[in-house]
Amino acid sequence: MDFKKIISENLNCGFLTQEQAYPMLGACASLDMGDYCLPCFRFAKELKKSPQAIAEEVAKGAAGEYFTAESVGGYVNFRLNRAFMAEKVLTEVAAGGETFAAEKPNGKTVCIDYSSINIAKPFHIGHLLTTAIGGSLYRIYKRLGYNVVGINHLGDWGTQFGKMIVAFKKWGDKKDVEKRGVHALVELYVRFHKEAEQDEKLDDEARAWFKKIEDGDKEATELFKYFKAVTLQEVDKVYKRLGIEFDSYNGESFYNDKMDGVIETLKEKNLLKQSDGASIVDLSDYNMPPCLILRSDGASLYATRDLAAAVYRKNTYDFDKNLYVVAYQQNLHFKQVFKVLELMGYDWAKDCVHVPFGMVSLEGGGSLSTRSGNVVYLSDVLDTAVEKAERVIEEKNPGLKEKEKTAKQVGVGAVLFMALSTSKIKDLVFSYDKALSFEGETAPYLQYTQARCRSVRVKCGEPELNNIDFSLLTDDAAAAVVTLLNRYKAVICDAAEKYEPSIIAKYLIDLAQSYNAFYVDHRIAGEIEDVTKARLMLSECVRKTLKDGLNLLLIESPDKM
RNA sequence: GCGCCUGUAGCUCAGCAGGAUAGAGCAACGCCCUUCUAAGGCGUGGGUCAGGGGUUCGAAUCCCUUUAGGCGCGCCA
Repeated sequence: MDFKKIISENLNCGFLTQEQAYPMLGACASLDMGDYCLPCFRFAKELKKSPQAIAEEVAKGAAGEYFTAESVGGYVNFRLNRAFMAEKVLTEVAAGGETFAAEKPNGKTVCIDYSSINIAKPFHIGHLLTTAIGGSLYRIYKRLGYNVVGINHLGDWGTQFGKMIVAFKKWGDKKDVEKRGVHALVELYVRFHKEAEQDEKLDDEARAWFKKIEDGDKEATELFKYFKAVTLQEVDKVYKRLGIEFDSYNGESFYNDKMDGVIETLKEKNLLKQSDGASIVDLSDYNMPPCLILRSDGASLYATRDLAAAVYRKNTYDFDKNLYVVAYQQNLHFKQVFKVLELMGYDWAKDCVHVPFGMVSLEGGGSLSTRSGNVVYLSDVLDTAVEKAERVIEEKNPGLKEKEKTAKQVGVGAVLFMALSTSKIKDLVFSYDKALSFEGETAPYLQYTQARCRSVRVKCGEPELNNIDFSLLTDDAAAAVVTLLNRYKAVICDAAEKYEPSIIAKYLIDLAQSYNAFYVDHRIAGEIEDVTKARLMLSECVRKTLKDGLNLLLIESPDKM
């Protein structure tokens, strides 16, 4: 409900139109000053009056059925009728949720490139951020009515697959790979590098096998596909646990035959230049280093592939927005690629957005590296979190039904929330302590609050929530909750605009805190019927919002825990 | 060297399209369960918003500068 609109329409102020006043209205610093405020300082010069005098004038003129105005030290503070506010907001929330998308049926398409794991390597915590942020944005945009295309741009090309084939043929055991999946593959890969240090011929063999993959040799292609299938099978398990989905797994290998078109266009537009034997696009006019398109041996590069992929996505999905959820190390790369697309004459280059996020490192320091063994596997983290959840349930609620399911929801939720609750640009030092924390600003806290709301309602016999007396929800604690509930929609839009799921996470914490404060000193069950119903109404709206918001963060909400 | 990002309480972070006394969580200490889930709530302590200039009625927020850290800068992705 847009209360600012109601206020700005009823200002009756000579020097301020509705349109001017509307954006100037802000939330009061604290609810005991009022709900919205209008600072009058900037009019002082023009009107040659003190801000205080102006504020008084505005306050006097403002007249609305549902609010009062008061001038305080240069501000006009507007106080809405709380029963009115509660009625509008709660009715909207109770009815809403699902009508969300219907209100904004934009039919626009957004492509999101995220997770983008490497074949033959296990899913480790280095992949957690892109996967969680991308997966969350996927849900957020869906919620806002977009068509969303989730793309897992697989790292399934490169000389390492030649190495894999050599290693597999020399030392591999199919049964072992069947059994241990990617981990067996990684061991082979690590062994290859160790042995290659002694024996240079191995690298030659690897190159030869990669050439065979490129040439479509049957044995090579089959092995390559096998490695891919083994990896995907295992990674899919992690995606399922996290509630992540994709609409396309077109990775690097998919674009092998789609780069010639890009090179043609670059030539046509006269953008390609030779430099030290390589083909580049000179970007010095834009204060950037050149973008490498072809190596001196004629092979394509990372940028070439990304150009081809962008063109393919535009042609295939006709996106309105094309997102790349990739760590900030690649800031320059994407800047270059988008600039080249623009130079190629694609006006949709402006719709391509790099969504960067911070680096993940381990407490002991050192960069994450599969080859050196300095890794923490995500499946281990999830397992540990679920185990801890099981222990906590056993301790706090041993009679709980569906213990196993609940433990999964709580444990996985905690890990996801850890990844999604701080601004994505900040670096993250992974620690089990943080990932396994269930108290304070965590997913279990939000889930607990949601379950609490649910539980109270069940306790009260789940009465129909109609004919609510909203004047029973006008104390400070209730009003604080109502005010927050009213912000939910704006929060989601803000999160989408800034590609920042943490905005939702932060909001849900505020909402839960505010509700819990209300809950502890407002009894719900066993009061007179009208009071119970009114408080249940508030409770139910909080529950619904928490559940919805958690869902946007990929987190499930158990009814009991 | 050049470019981008970050610096707010002991720790992890909100707040940054300027607005009223800078907020949470964790950690510490002290309270609150014979009454709706204590994975909770209440309270106490803790800050020169990295330093310095500037713009403004007003700056954690905008501009300049210094500083500390991270990342990137041609044939890897």
